[in-house]
Amino acid sequence: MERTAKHFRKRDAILTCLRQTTEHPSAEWVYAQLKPEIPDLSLGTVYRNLAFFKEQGLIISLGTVAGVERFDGNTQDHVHFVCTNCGKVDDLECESPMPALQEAAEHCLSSQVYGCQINLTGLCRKCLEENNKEEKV
Amino acid sequence: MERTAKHFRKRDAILTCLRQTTEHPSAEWVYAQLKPEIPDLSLGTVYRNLAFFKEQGLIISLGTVAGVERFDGNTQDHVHFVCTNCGKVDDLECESPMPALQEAAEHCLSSQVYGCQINLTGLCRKCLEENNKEEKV
DNA sequence: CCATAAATAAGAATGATTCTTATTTAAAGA
DNA sequence: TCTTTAAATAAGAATCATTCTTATTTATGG
Repeated sequence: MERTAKHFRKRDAILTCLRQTTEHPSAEWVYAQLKPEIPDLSLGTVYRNLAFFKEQGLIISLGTVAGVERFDGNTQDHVHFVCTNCGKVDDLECESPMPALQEAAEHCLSSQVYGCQINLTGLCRKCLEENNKEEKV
Repeated sequence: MERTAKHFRKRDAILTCLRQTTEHPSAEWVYAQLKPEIPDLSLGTVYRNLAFFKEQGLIISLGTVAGVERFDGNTQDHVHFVCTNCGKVDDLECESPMPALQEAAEHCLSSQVYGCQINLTGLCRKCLEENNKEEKV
């Protein structure tokens, strides 16, 4: 069965959506984003395809933020900053410590490492600024 | 109101349980562990106190493994290895890259970093060995 | 003894995610 | 072109970790 535009339109739209955004979105976010252009899209399809992509290594999961799983279309090793106040996720521009950690884990624990999640948590610039505003009032 | 043995017996038991184990347990695990010695303990109390301890910085969360939040009584910066097959979590004996990452985040994003989760994922030694056994059969 | 506030038990409610069933779609062969 | 087959899907039910609500217990201080 070959890949055709129509058969995989939804699947492709979901992957494209993830690859085009820097939002590190949740399933709901992807659904809300695509629903206007694909009115017969169902949330279950988004969940199913995200799980499929994750299994295929086409996307990665950042883990859950405030109880909701967040995804990233950028599968390159990189570090995330998660604002615990507003839920915003930013990529951090710095070298990933993953290779050294992987070697340590495989050496010390005799395990096999497939992936690495590095999430710094704290307050983003915007939330810090809004905190300061409130304090001044 | 002063802290007395009886009033905080459950709260103390939950914290002690977390500090004594290397299991990186879930709320359910803590509940199952304590229930025999504290028969009138309720699961809600475990959840409530874990949230309280987390807020107080007395414990940390590793994030969710297979949909379940896992906790650690060791609040020192350290790296975790999570087996995606059996759910086991191990501490990694290596220097944490957290300080450098924190500096990068605060410098590049003008954010304020409070915490850091570093989870390597893969297969633990035991699961690797069991995989090999099956392949040989 | 009484008033107050925190901690709790029990179970209901929530909500993200997964599962089930029937339907649609496309591909391949006759 | 018709038929068969397998994947993808929609819709909504089901699951299950977690949170919330209410009434009760507990300890403290007056």
